Amino acid sequence: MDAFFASVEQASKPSLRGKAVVVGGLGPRGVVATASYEARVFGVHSAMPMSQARRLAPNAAYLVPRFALYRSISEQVMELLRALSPLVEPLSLDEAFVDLEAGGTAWDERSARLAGARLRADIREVTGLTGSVGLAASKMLAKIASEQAKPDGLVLIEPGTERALLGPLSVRTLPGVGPATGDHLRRAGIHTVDELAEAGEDELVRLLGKAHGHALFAMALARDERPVVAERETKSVSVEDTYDVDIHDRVRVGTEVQRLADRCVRRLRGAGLSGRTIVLKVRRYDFSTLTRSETLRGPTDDPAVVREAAARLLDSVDTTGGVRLLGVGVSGLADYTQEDLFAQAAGGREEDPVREEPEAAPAAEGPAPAERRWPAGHDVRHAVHGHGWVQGSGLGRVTVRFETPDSGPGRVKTFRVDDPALEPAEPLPLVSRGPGEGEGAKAGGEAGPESG
DNA sequence: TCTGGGGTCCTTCCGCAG
DNA sequence: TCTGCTGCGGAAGGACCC
Repeated sequence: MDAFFASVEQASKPSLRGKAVVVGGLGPRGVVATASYEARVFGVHSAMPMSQARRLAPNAAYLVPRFALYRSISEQVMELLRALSPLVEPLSLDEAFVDLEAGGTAWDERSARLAGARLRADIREVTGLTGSVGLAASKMLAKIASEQAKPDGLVLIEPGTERALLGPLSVRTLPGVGPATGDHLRRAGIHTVDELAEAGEDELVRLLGKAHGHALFAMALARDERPVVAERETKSVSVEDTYDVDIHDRVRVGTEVQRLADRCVRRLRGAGLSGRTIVLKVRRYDFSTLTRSETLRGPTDDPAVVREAAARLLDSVDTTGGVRLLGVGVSGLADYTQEDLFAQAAGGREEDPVREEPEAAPAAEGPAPAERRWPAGHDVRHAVHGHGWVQGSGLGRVTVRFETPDSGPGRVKTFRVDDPALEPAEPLPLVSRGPGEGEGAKAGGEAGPESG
């Protein structure tokens, strides 16, 4: 999908279409998640500190991400992909590999192009958004092709032309070559994919280590045999928070770690998982990051156990000077717990009391109802003016633009933050369904897993 | 100018066991 | 009994991806 988060916001907010839109964290330490193509003209790009983006594009619209909405649209797109082939490997909310061959699409240029074009049209019809398609004989090349296709395009790399196409490109084009590896290679005089291939496998292994060296050499020769894998097991679950200002108070650090441990366990349980290794992550005032981990005798999803382990790990960390980020994670995942095993040995058990209540998070006393929050970009409904979205808030006021995905650009009005006529609302669908067009009951019902 | 959040994979080091 | 080798799990850190 092209500039996915920003495109969704533009589709749902007519007044932002054709305008610079930046989606990301709006706090003092936020970074850009996605910038619309109009914002990229000013030099704004993903992962850039928000403060820098604001300097470059002071007149852009700045919005906080609405992941629930993006997820629902992502699911619509993934559904279209699964109609093409049973082998779909999602990479993120807005990207996936599809094995067309496994879906019965003949591997000739015409059939592939046709499938790609039809998919793009379907995505546009169902979501109202544009997506780009890269067609090639391997995942690496398909990915590169789709990058070249953006925005709103389709690129096919013909078999036999791969090396000629890759040769002159920067090594940074290859997946797995980031800033550090790019620098490393540049210092060795390697700038292009051709130079990478010329360097030879041994030299690359010497420079970058075994795994990376072998992998990169293969990619430089356009060799990539990795299959499309539909089901990927989760290997870890973690939560982390960056604080607007560094925390110096050791007691507060402790309570934050407990809160994170609880949140992590809730996620873990939500996924029906448990884990053996508890990881504490601390980013200090100077951005140095350290992790401490502890492996238990067996997997757990008990909040008390995770809290205690996290607290023990924190004991071994010096936080003088302040911390800017704290995180708690669990890895070594299993879909049973140590307690389950004990219970089995004891011949079954009654309801697990810890499992019943998903831990009401004692420390997490949400914002007092009096001070309601109006995050920029979120939908609202006004008793008189109808549906709109928060354009900004502060000083006891909230500014709302009243428009919907299929209205024209709307009017702006300002209210008191505690105006009883104003309340948060669910996002509206980007594409309104015509009358008679139901939810579209699909034949076949279940999506059958198994048969790996 | 000051760097998010949620992941994956790799490397290195260390201690332990055979 | 001592030493070396090897493999493995755990811990820590780093690079990368979206």
